Amino acid sequence: MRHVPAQIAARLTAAAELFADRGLEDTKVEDVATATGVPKATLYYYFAGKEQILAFLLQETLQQMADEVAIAIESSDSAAVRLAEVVRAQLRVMADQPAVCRALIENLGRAGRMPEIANSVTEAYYSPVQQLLDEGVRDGSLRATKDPATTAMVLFGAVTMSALAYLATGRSLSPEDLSPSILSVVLDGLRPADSAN
Amino acid sequence: MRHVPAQIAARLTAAAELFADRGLEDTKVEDVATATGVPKATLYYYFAGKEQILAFLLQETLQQMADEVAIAIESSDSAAVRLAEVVRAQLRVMADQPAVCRALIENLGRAGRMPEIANSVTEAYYSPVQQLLDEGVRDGSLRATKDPATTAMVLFGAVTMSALAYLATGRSLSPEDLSPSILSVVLDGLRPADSAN
DNA sequence: ACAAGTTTAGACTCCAAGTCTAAACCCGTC
DNA sequence: GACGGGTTTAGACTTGGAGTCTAAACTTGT
Repeated sequence: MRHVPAQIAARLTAAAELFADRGLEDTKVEDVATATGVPKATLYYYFAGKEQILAFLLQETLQQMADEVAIAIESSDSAAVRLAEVVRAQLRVMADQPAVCRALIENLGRAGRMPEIANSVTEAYYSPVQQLLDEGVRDGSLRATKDPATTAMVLFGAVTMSALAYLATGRSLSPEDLSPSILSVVLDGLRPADSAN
Repeated sequence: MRHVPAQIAARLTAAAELFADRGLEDTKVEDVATATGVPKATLYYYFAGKEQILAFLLQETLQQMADEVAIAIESSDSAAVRLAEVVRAQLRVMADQPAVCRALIENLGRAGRMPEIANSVTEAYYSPVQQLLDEGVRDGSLRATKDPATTAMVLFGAVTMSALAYLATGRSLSPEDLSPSILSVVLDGLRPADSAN
């Protein structure tokens, strides 16, 4: 895949909307051409097909997420605090790129079948969380769990699915409102304070 | 869509594998015909297209899940205990129908675009959880959360994504092993016992 | 001016989806 | 045991979108 000039990359955002709204199969390359203003022949000059266009969009956004998450993870706070920051960073990017993130989460199968993308998803969502869970046990800010891999997936699902509920219904996603709701569940749990049950 | 005789419905299981492994678009109707032994013309006699075949499979499994969840929810235990049972029931069905459930979770976008399926997903996963969260607050076995809708989505994501981690990697999913891992996070939270942080 | 890369319209090929036809089959009923 | 309705199936056919190819116009650096 040839290097995509910024001018074209910018216009492709419109394609993400189509992919998110109708899905990849119900979006014709011709539709992408009209929506983005980039002619079909030009699209094929840069991309092998529409799946590659989606891959490009996903990659861009996942890179952005990996970057923001990396910043969040680097602070000198406790792992628990940094975990909260990571979740906020993830939500921020999802709020910033709603269409791309919807296309990702609503097509996890396709994403998983593209090794580059699968990797980037792991880097952006899973690995940082897994690392922080581990550090949290060591610095005492988080408790150990029996199966840390599952715990990390629980976090992944919690973040992506609660965000998706907003993205898919067209409501705007406020990271500042949503992250406390998610974190209060996964950090404090749902059991009431008086634990007599 | 004509009523699908049991004999045909049974053979369609093989189609779920294809849909889960390659995705819908990379599965030709002819492939489904070969895999299931049901000839293409017969498939078109019963279904309007491959999307309808997937819809049928999803509907079957979601119905099964709704049924099992309904049983779990009806006991006279506390809401917290019944919530745990609901999660186990959901995991049990996912373990029982791995291919169909993978096809569902890996194609949430498509599922959401089919109103019948979107409804059934709500019935099988979301509504029972939402109801139990509510009852839990009233019977005191669960604490109230600021945004119950989000809490329910957190649970949805926690269950589906941790299960998907197994389904997508071909490892068999043991509900009895997985459910405690999930529940320990969402019920007890990740904060350590000594809450000095 | 020229070379090398880019952009684009438009014609073209190919493949899979889905339609249609008609023959064979099955099954309950008169 | 023939009839009529639904079922099953092969195979021919139509259609539409994906992706390829060509060649001309354009852009940019030398």
